[in-house]
Amino acid sequence: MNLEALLAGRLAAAFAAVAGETVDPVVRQSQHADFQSGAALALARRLGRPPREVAAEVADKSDLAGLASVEVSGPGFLNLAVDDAVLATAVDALDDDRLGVPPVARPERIVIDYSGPNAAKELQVGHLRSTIIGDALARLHAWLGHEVIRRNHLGDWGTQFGMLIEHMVDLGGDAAEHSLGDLTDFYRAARRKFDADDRFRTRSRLRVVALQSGDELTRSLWRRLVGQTESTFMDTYARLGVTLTPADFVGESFYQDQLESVLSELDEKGLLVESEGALCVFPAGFTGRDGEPLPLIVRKSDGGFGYAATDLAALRHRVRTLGATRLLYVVGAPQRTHFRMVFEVCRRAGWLPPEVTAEHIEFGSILGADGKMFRTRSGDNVTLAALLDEAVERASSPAVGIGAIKYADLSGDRRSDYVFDWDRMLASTGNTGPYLQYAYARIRSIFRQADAAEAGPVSLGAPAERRLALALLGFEPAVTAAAAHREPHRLAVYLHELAVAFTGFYESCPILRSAGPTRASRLTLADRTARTLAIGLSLLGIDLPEEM
RNA sequence: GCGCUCGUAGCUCAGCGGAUAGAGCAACGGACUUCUAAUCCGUCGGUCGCAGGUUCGAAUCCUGCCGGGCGCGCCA
Repeated sequence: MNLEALLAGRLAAAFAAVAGETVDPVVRQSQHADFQSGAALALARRLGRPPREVAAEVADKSDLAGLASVEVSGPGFLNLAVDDAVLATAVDALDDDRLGVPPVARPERIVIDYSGPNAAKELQVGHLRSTIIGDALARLHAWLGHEVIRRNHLGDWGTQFGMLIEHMVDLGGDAAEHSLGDLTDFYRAARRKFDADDRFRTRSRLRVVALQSGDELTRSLWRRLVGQTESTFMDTYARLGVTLTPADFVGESFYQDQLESVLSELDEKGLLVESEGALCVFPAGFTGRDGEPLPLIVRKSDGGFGYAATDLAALRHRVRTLGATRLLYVVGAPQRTHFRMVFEVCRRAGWLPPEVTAEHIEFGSILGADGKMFRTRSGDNVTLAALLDEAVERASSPAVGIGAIKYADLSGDRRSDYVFDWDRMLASTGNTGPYLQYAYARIRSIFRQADAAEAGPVSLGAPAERRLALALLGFEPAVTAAAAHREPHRLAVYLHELAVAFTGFYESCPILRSAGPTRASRLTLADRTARTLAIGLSLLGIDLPEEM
């Protein structure tokens, strides 16, 4: 149920009659009424007539019978008050698992690239936002009826693997296996040797060559290393409630045998330019430090392929082979220029046809209390595993602790940086995970004391009941807006508003202590709130405890 | 230097072309023999960085300036 769309549809005819052309009534929520339309103000100028006069004529010609009442207000707004009976019936109808939201008419095949940690390392706080935001977007779009293909673009290839594999060889089979249990230590030990020992460095370089040329022993060690880290990633994803599966792990290594053809196709299109020994594409409109054209380096001067080549291959593969109609890259804002260049090059290469859209879903950084990048006191990166441990400890509940972290991340505009603050995110009041979970837990408590079958038709008496009904009907616009803008916080903020409306209702309208039709109606309102919170938070990837 | 981005209440943030700019925290004052008070109600608090411009109307769009962040060739 989308009241805004319903009202806009009715008003559109009146606007068209007055304007002589199609006018978007821009129906929105308002403090002055249930909804308002400000379209008459803009229209009045075009018609050269007084705004209030235009608004009055639109109101007069509007057929809102059985839906709402309208009046002209202020400089020329149309204030809309939805009939109580309409609200009540609409809330009654929210009893299915989609809350009346139909699947999209034209499903797209959307590849969402998110998380993307480096194999042989642990998941860090630096991966948190991509993982959480990407997963929320995946859930949202899938729920709306799109075909979502998740892609975890692991850093599982590159020169550092020579060093790591050589270190495995040095340790020998069992010791290596054991050592991989702590990847941070394993990586550091390899790094130390690499920095200190010339001979080890030489062996590492040779090992890279062996890996690239497909040496069987080297490959099997590499597979073990990557496999081990993938399983630790899965452990953390499971704790975080992230929907990535091993089948979604398609790392950089997957594209290695496609890089030569990326190069040759670019060459055929005449896009490839040699510069300082490297093979580059110079997309128009990108300049560097001295105003000189900025290159996207496809093949480095040493003959190796860089990350840009892999990104190009991945994009081409996702469109050409996977058949994606939309590509979402959930990657931090600092890589904006890089992605703009990649997209531009792919457009010119014909890999990104006009009907396919590629979007960089950028996000800001997580800051510590000092306003700088979030780190441990000693300046190290914080591992996700440690962060989750602390969350569970502080909240003494996995659902609450981890939900708090995720909600804190998803409740603000993703483009903004935010300060990581345990006290604020775990607060039981305010725009927080625990506040929403608490509202839900209170409803569950009610239904442990009442039979769900007692719920009956909604009738709206008290102002708080009406406010809650209106809030419940705001779900569809919120979900739609969150998906359209790829901004999960639009849904999060809505859910908080719903919880606030519910709490107000809960405080002023006794449910179990009421009787008859009132009790039946209030139980339905509570039930619909619980459903909406449950579905809404599930779309954000946040669990709801039955009790708190 | 060039480019991108952000600057809203003491703090953390919504709002991003419409009516007196909204929440939460903090501060202060109230509400628990009452369905979970992990809550609620009230008060206090803002020249929406500054200056111009466009517009009937600007926190919202444009330009300049100030301040913060990020990016600018072989790392991803």
